[in-house]
Amino acid sequence: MFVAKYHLRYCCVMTVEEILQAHDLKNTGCRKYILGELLKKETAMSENELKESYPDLFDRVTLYRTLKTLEDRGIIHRIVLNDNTVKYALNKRHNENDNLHSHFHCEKCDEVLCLDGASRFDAELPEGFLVKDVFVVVEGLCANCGSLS
Amino acid sequence: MFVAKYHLRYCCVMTVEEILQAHDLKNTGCRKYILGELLKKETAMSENELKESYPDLFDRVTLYRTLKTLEDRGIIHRIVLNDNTVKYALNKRHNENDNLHSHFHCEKCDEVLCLDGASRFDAELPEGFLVKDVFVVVEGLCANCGSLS
DNA sequence: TTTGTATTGCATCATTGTTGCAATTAAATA
DNA sequence: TATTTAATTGCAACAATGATGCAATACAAA
Repeated sequence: MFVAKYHLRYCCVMTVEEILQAHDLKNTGCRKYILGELLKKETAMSENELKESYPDLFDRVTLYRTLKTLEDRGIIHRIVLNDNTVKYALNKRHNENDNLHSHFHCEKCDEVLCLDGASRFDAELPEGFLVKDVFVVVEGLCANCGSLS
Repeated sequence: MFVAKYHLRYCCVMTVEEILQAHDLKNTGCRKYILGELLKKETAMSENELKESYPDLFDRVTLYRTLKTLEDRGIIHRIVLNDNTVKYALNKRHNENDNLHSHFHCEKCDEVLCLDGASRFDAELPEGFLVKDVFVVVEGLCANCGSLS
């Protein structure tokens, strides 16, 4: 089943505290909260989605800076969608050497799934062009939303 | 050569005025300016790049609304890069039925090229998922910037 | 318990997306 | 060519987001 295929290793083997410790990060409230939410939801979340449950738990800037720290340390990654919004998701451990970052975005429920490892991209680039990273956003309907329409 | 491969059909056969007329749009200053710049540069441009030559020629809102109109009419398209910035490029005429929108972004000179028609994406999506569009941004160095380093 | 450093909240500013409204302009008609 | 009407534009204004400085606070090591 799909969830099993893409679920996060963190989810199975590490607690929030262990993740932070493994990356030499202090055990602070905002970090614990963000990682806890991401582990719980198992899909990518926007800053607003992170605020939903407890709107005033943390300052906007703290959330912003904490997300940046977690990204810099390689714990989460930013996903920029085609409508210009941004979501964050926990990094998976496989595919560390893969430069293809591929996500599915449901245009109806707005959910985002990581497709890394299940996708492939090829391009005929002009002579001398050097590829560093490839970012893909697949837009469409997820199984749930597609069957409802 | 690369440019020949991807150059725009508009560029060869139509003037700015003809493009507007073909889409039932009035011949206004801002529209003529934007299309003129895009035809001249032959690559994608951001709102700021469009303002560079004549910073106060048009109001920010006019530029914004005009870009939207041109996009709605299918004359140009938005390209959302991974750093959250947006560029606009003239639509090509081939690939009308293709849902793969693929661009190269040079991280050094910031130039963006359309790769449509020269790229391919495949993903193993879970059962029941419906793909509508695929947006790809390839990040790297263009031939010019790569050879300079 | 104390202490030094990292984190947080608050103030603040820049940029970008967006809308309403009144003035202006394009282009169709008389 | 002058008139008319609808579309376009500029301005004011607001929201959302990205970003930084600084002082207060919290973490975790000693």
